[in-house]
Amino acid sequence: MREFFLPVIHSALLSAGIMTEKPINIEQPADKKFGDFSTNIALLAAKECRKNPRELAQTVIEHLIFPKDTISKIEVAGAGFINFYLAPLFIMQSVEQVLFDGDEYGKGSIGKGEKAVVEYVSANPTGPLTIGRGRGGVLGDCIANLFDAQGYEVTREYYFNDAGRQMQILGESVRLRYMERCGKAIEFPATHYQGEYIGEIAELMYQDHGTALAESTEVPIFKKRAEEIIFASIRKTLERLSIRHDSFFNEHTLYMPDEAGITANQRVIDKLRANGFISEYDGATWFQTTKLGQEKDKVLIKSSGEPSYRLPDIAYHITKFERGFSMIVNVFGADHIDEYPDVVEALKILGYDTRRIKVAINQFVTTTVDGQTLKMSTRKGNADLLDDLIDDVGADATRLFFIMRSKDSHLNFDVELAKKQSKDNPVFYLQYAHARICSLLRMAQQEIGFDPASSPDRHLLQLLNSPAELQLGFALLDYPDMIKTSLRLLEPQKMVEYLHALAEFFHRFYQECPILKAEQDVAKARLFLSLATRQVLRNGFRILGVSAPESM
RNA sequence: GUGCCCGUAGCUCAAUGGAUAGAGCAUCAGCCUUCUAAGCUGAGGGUUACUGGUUCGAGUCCAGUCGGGCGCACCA
Repeated sequence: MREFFLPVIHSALLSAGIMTEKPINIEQPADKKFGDFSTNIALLAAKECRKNPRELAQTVIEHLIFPKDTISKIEVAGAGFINFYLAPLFIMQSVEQVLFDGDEYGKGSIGKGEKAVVEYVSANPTGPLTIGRGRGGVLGDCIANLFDAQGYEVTREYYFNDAGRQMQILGESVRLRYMERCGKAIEFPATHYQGEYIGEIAELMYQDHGTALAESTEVPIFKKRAEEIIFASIRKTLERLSIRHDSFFNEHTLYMPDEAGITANQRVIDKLRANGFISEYDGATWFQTTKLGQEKDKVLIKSSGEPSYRLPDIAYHITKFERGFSMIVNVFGADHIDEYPDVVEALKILGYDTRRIKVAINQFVTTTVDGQTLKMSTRKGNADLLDDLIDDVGADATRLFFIMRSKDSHLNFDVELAKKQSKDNPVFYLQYAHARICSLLRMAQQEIGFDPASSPDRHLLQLLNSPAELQLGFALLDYPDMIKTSLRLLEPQKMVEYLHALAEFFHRFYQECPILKAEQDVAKARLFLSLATRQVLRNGFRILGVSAPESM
């Protein structure tokens, strides 16, 4: 709706001879008594125009020219707000629009012709996914959906490394458990992976090889098998949440020489050196971030000759630019907060447009059962495994709970609440609204022969003018803006809140307005409104990756 | 010590710099011979951690203080 008001206000300012640099804000007042939309332009411009805001607002109003039958009232209020009230029929035409666009309703074209890469999860295959990873996974998936809804060509990418030290330790951990299984006495270091899954992998290898590998000190065969099994389990877990990546980028490729015999990592060093940001001391190669005002330089190549994680990270991001992505989105947890600024600095030095990079960082998750906070620990127990959580509360609740709070806030995952089949549980509240509409429509087809494939005309839409109906219709009108806002903030939580409000408005409408028992035309009009609500709920659920049950 | 996030009703959380700070849960009071009561309506509940500042206007921005979380490796 911003696009609707902006040009009209802009030309009103021009024709009224009001010159201002201030932006034209279109907002929705929290309270409907201040209109459906309002602008504060008179308040903002008052000073530079040396005029009283209310007078200025009055002048603006006199020059506003809206299309016929769209606005029912315009007024100056408060200190100088201009409030707009939409005409009921204009609001209700959203019903027509929703039904016409169907699954496409709400989609936009901000990203038309642009390629976006959204990187998320990106856990190395050292163990099963934890609940904390799950939050980032769902957040990333929803963000990818939002980009997709705005016309971006989206690649969902998973970045991983099967070469580094952690993977070496993984292989060694499995080897030790295997030896143990073969009856040998072992000493299992505390630095190694303690989880039960290590023993399970060792058991599988014992079943395949018997004791044939018992004398071997070779780690790679154990590492490789562990990686295969763990990666398969990670993908299976993600699949349960409908998270599917298009691309798995192995960090290892950055260590491989190209035709000219140079690795991507080496190219980064060369270019940074040419720009004067590389120095060598203490046997290592450093990125001179002290030149950028940081306290310490950062190691790019360790004295062992191996790159530290930062170097391939920079090289990896260069591939994102080189692969033609104009929008580069990274989703990760708060524990990686210090990871990206160095990468961005390096890319800036190398001449890349880092404004194209967006980072979404999610805060941590704690789970509570019966009000007791479970301490998350990878070392002990399975209490923090994502799979166990999905077993417990289901995929829909898992997804919705992960994104129903702002990503900047710590998430308190109440397992008991997520399992509840009542209105306390936001998942059921939302899905119940959808199921209720489905049930209503089934009944309508039987009882009054309503055809959901038909479309409403102006006459029918005019019958929808009670407060509950207008509130619901207005929410439908608002959906496209909701997608834009969620995307701009990289915050699917906005969509959850919106859908919760939409469901609430529907329940209220359902309560206050008899449908099948109403006079025939009114009944039809209300059914179309219900049908459109169902469509928007579905479209929103699709963005969030939550299912839309036909009955409950 | 330092970087980032958070501090809002008893609890879990909202609020693009706007108007009287809102929902849900919990508590209390109502609404089903009627389309799914897994629902709806109403009531009570607040010095937005604290102190200053910027602004016509601050929960929101800035500075500082106090609390909580996460980082601060030649791990990723």
